[in-house]
Amino acid sequence: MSTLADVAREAGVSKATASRALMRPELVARPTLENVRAAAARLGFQPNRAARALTTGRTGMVGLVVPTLANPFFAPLVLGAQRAAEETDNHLLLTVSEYSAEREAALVARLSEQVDGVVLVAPVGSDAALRELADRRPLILVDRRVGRLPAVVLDTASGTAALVRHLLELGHRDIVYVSGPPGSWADGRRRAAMAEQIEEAGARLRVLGPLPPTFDAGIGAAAELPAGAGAVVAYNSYLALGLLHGLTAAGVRVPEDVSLAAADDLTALGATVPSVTALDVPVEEAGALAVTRLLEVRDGTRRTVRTLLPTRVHPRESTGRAPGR
Amino acid sequence: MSTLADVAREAGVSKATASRALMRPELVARPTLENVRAAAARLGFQPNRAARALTTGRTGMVGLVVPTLANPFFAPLVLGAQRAAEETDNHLLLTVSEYSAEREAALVARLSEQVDGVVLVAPVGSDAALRELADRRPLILVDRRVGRLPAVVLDTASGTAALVRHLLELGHRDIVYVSGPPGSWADGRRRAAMAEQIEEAGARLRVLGPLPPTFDAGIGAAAELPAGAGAVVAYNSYLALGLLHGLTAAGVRVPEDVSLAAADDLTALGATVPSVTALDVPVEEAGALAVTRLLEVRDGTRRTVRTLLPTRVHPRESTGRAPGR
DNA sequence: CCGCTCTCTGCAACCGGTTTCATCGAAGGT
DNA sequence: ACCTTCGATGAAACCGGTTGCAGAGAGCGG
Repeated sequence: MSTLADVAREAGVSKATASRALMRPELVARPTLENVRAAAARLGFQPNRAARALTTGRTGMVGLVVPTLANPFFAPLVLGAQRAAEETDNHLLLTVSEYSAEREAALVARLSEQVDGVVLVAPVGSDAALRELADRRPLILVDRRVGRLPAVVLDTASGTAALVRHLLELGHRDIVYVSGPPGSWADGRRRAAMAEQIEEAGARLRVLGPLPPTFDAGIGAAAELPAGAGAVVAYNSYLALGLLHGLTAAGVRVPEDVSLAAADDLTALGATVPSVTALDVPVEEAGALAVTRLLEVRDGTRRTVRTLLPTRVHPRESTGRAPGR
Repeated sequence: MSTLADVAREAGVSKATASRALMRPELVARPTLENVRAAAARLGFQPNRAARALTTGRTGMVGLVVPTLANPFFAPLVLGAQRAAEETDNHLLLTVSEYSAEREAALVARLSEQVDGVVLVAPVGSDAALRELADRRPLILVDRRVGRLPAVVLDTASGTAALVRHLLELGHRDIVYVSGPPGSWADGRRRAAMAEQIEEAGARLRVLGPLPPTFDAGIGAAAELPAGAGAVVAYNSYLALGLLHGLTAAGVRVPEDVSLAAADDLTALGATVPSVTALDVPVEEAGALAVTRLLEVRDGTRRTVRTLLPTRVHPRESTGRAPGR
C-alpha cells in the first residue's frame, strides 16, 4: 500500500503539493498536476480514508437504519441508497432496527460517532426521540415527517386517496380499511387520506385494526371483515396477501365478491391469483434521494429537505366493479 | 466531542495511561484504572475510530457483498452478519453486486481499502477471480467453495438429497429437477447430490433448464414439464413458486398430481396454497458465522475456515404420495 | 526599474489515538 | 543495606493524510 509520501517522492514534490494535486487540482500548476497524477497512477495510490477522516472530520460514510430486511419493500431502498453513496464515493453502513425504538435510537447513536450522516427509514421512535437523534449528526428521515427535520416522504397518502377514487369509480360505496400497526405514522396518514376522500364522496368507511402488518394478521382480518363490505384496502402488502389468502380459503371470490387493494408496493402482488391492485411507489428513488440530500446537508449545500415523492395507482386483477352495479 | 486528551486531563494522568486504561486494563494499576474509567464516563468519551484505525490499521468494519436484496433469502443473512458485527463492536458495510461478476470484483476491491475483511455471499465470479480478490484483505465466501479460501457453506446439497429421499419414500420414481442459473455453484452441487441419490435408488431423474431463478421462469417451466413426472424439485423458491402458479393455472393439482419441493428456504413458501415443501436453512447463522470467523482470521486467531452448516427437510403440503400408489 | 500582486510550492503543525522506550519507585532476594 | 526485578507511568514518536502560513518567483502597472 503506497502512501501520499511515496507519491510525493515519486513525483519529486512535497506531500502538500501531492495532496493538493489530488484534492484541489485548481491550486496546482498544470505540469505539476499531471506529474503527480502520473506518479499516483504508477503506484496505484489509494488515499487512506482513516487518515483523511482524521483531519477533515469526514468519514465518507453514511449510516442507514432500516426496520427490517425481511420485508422486500426495503430492498430497493437500500439499493438506491447504496448506488447514490457509491456514485459520490461514499460508503453505506447498514443496520437493522427490527422495529424497536430503543434499538433504533441506540443504532443511530452508535452510527453517529462514525459516519457523516444517518438515513433513518420508517422510524418507530417518538417525535421527541427523533429530534434528539438529529442533533449529533445530520439525520434524514424516510417516510416520516417530524417538524423541520430533513425528510423524504413517499406519498402513499395521496396514493391511497387515489386508490379510493379508483374504487369509487368502480361503484364501491362500502369500503373497509385494514389498518396497520398502532402508532404507525404512515398508517395514520393513509387512513386520514382515505377518510377524507370517502367522506367527500358520501360513501361509507369502516376500519379494522390496528393490526400487525403481517400475512397472518391479514388472514385473521379476512375472517372478521364486516358484512356488506364491497372493497378492502389494506395498510400494506402483507396484510393484503393474508386477506387474499383468507378470503379465497373462505370461498369469497376476489374481485367478484370483494375488491382488494394494498396501499403500498411489492412485486409479489403481481404474482398472486388474482394479482393485487396496489400502488407504484418509487422506493429506490427514495433511497437514492435520501442519501444525496443528506450529503448535501453535510456539505452545507442545503439546509433542510422536505421531499414528497408521488405514487400512482397500479390497477391489477383484484379490484373490479362493485357487486350489483 | 471529548478526546482522549480530555479524559487524561480530567483524570490527571497522561494520554498514554488513559489509552491503556481503556484498551489494556491489565497494564494499569487498579485505582488509576477506575479513575480513568470514571473520567471517561463523566465526559461521555467515545474514541475516534478514524484515529484508532490510523495507528492500529484496523478499521473495525467488515464489508458485506450480497448479490441482491430483492430476494428475501438474503435478509436473515444480512441480519445475522450485522448482529455478529455489532456484538464485537464492528460495523457492517453493505454493497449489492446485482449478480454481476465485474461489479462484485469492483466492490470487493473498493471495500478492501476500507475494511478489515470482506464477506462475499454467493459470489458469481470465477474461481480465479475470487482467489485474486482474497489477497488484499481477509475474504470469506458464503455458499461457495474455492480451494482453501475461507468459506461458510449452507449444505443445501445434502438437504436436496434428503428432499429426494423424502420423495422416494412417498413412492416417487420419476423426478424432475428444475435447475437454476447456468454456472451456479450451488445449482451444480444440488443437482449432483440429487443425481447420486436417485441413481442409488434406481429411480429416474430428468433435468429442466438451466433457467433464471425467477418466478416467471418457474411459470415457463410448468408448461414444459416432461410428461409422467410425479415430482418436481426446483433449484430455488422463486422457481418453485412459479411452478406452483403455472401448474395450478393449468389445472394440475399439487400434490395430488404432482409433488413439488424447493431446494432452499423462504418463508413465503409457507403461505401459498398449498404450502411448499422445502428446506430449513440456517441463513442467519451463516451470516453471523461468516462475520465471526472473518474477524478471527483478521485477528490471527484462525487461519482458515471451512464450515458446512446442515439443512433439514421441511415437509409441507406440496409433497404427497405418488399417484397410483 | 521598482514594488506590488498573484500563483505556486514547501515546511510544519495538526487531527486523535496507540505504542515504544525510558524512568521511577517499591518489593524481593542475599 | 545493596542490587535486581518488576510493575506502573509518562514523554514522545508515529500512523497518513490536510491545511495555514510563509516564501519564491513571475507578471504587471506605474
